[in-house]
Amino acid sequence: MTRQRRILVVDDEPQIRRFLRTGLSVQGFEVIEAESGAEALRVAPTARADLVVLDLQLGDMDGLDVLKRLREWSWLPVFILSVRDREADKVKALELGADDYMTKPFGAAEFVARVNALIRRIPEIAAQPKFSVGDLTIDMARRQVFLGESEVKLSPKEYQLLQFLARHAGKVATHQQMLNEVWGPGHAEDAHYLRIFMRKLRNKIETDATRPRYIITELGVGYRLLAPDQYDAAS
Amino acid sequence: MTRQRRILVVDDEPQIRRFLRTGLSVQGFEVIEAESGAEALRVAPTARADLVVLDLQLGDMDGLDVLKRLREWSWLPVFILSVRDREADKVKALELGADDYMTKPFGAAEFVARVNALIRRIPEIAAQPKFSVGDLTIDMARRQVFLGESEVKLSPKEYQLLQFLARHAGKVATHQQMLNEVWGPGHAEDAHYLRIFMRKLRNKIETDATRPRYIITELGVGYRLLAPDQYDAAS
DNA sequence: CCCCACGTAAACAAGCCGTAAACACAGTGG
DNA sequence: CCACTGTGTTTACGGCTTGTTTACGTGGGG
Repeated sequence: MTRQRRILVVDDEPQIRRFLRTGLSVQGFEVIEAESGAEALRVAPTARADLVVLDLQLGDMDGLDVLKRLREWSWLPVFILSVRDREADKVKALELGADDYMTKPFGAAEFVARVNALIRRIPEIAAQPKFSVGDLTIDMARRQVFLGESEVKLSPKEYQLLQFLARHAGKVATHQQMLNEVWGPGHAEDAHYLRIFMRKLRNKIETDATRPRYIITELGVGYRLLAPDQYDAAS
Repeated sequence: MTRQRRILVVDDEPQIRRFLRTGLSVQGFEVIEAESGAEALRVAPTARADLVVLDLQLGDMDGLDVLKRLREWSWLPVFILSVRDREADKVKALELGADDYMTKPFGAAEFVARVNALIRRIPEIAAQPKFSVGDLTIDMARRQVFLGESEVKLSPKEYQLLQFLARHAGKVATHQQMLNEVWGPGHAEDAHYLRIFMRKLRNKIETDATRPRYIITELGVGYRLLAPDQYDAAS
């Protein structure tokens, strides 16, 4: 096997945490725990877990909100547990970015088998709350952007756009994709916004906005935030 | 936008295939079908599907055997359907390499949501988004083309054309096919465009555009991008 | 010898992109 | 209650890349 896999279990009931922990550690997983949504969101960015097991019923907040917040910066696999068996609940969770959904009560064997099936699909890195190219660093957990040591203040839309680019670093982000993600559906025609906000972004993060080194425009298609290897190759 | 996802549905009951097909095609998936284990194993290698939906109960053989045989050469995601709800059955299927397991009867909405959750994970696994012949490399995930180490800048139409050729490498791409794919329907008469853009492509990727080594013209039919073995044989 | 399909070259037109500036709007603090 | 500040939207324009149009050259087969 590769290195040991780490799993973050989020549940407010101690006996369920215990049940999950024993099942998972027998399989050789390292288990870390959080007993509330707030704690989960606090430890997730630094925990470097490979998978999150999330109970929908938490003491302090709705599990779906935790999932939503997590998905703002991480595509870490998420395994949902719930007592609710309605199909609509499952569909909602899956559409929000969950990878599997089990209804309590369930058997430990199936749970572990499903966790293994998910883990198997994750090559190495999926969490990565930080992204870096050259002098540019994006801390997605803290919603902060740095150029070298100094922070760059971005407006909400500017940040959303840059984050989307970072999540697809190296690949081309289509006009459609960005308009859909940042402005929502129904703005497919407003490709014009992109030009204006790309200009603003470049003015803030590029040293010479007329010769961009980070945000490359792919004419007729979209924009590309260079991945580290591409950035190095362009030097 | 990414390309359309293709799903292979394996089930011996026509009404279930129909049920799945309607649910999936509404979501924009392309569905291909197999009604037996043998047929599934026969078409799978060439079908270039992104996901397999496999019923455990087939006319000719056990679904688990199909899964086992498939896993000998492919790590394509597999979604298991079954009437059996025993935990041991689920665990066995998951351990054999299945990615999800649903018990019949089930709702179409949850099924589609789970399929989407699986598909979503694909680009990270992405079997083989790169194509290479000789010094030419096409990185389809990043939408980049290289000649040796240095990148070749292509315009949208140029890239679309080259990508189409690469997807059919070794085989002949017809005039009609290319005009349909790149220029859309209604340009069947404009075979002239092809000559102009092939020239542009050759100028960018061939060392001597008058003696092409990659893009061969098949007189009266179309063009062909050599597959690696053909390229080696021509040296 | 001529015809057909393909290759080549240049000029043209449209679409796309970058840039700037004015405007509307909300939140803040005096 | 009002100026001030930052943000997002709207409008306008010039320049460059791209795709299209047009024209001519080439080479093999009937």
